[in-house]
Amino acid sequence: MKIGALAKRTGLTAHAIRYYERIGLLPYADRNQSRHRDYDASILTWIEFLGRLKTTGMPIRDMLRYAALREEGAGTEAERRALLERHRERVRAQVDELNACLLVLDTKIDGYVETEQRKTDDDYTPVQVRRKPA
Amino acid sequence: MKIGALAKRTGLTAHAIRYYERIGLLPYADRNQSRHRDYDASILTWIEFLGRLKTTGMPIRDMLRYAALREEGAGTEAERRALLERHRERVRAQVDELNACLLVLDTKIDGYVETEQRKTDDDYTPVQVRRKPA
DNA sequence: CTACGGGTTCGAGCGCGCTCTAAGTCAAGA
DNA sequence: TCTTGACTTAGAGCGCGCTCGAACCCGTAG
Repeated sequence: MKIGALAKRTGLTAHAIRYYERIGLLPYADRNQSRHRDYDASILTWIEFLGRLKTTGMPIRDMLRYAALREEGAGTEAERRALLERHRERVRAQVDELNACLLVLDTKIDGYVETEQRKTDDDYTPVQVRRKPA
Repeated sequence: MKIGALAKRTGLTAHAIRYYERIGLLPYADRNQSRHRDYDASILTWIEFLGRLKTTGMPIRDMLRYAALREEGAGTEAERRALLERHRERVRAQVDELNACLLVLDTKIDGYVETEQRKTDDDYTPVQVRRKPA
């Protein structure tokens, strides 16, 4: 699989894929006779996982640490696990924070809904004075 | 309240507060005789709300749009509401995506836990062969 | 009087994560 | 044979959201 095909399958640009290889996030890819990168399908799993880390806000420097441990292979599992567990905690906190923000947004939006209802009342039922004034 | 005090209360730097005013995210603040900004406590509510928008990933240019509508005052409520509703949808989607990522993280971490357990078994019970081999 | 700890403006600089350009190589199809 | 289009490398550039430095202005305490 060449870089263009991989780009299509992952949603990354070919430029981004080369950049990731350059900084060490992706392993150095095999080249064919024309010096073009030739990827094995197994890279897809790794790129997908990197995407998860990115989605959850992990900075590239931390992904690099994880990638380096992965390259090192056996013996680094405990550290990889610890890294992911710390990250998981941050993501959980992030989700909690977002949910709190959603409540605030709901309240704010409800406020505007009420404003519009008052306006609608003014426009369409201006003669109708307060209910039960007596 | 001067800028330093406001900075302390909001967690922003004084530099950031000035920057926000410059770009129009904060209204132009009153100055005292020494040309120093003098804030009313009411600004805190607005800054806090901006913080929510930021936390939820709204880009500054969208906050600027919202801030501009707010400055315009009455008559812009429907658009402000629509803006926040669109944003709320994006945030909900974001939360869903993060939760999906959390599941993947859990799986990955479980994998490492099992790896470590196998290793522990090797280290401490190497003589003990499979249970019930007979 | 002077030193200090605020504040002011203006504009440059920075860290992140790509993104794009330039100049060249290569393989396949018309 | 020539063109097309996808690839190569090296390195410059960019958009975002601040962050910081320079040079200067105040007011108050010692």
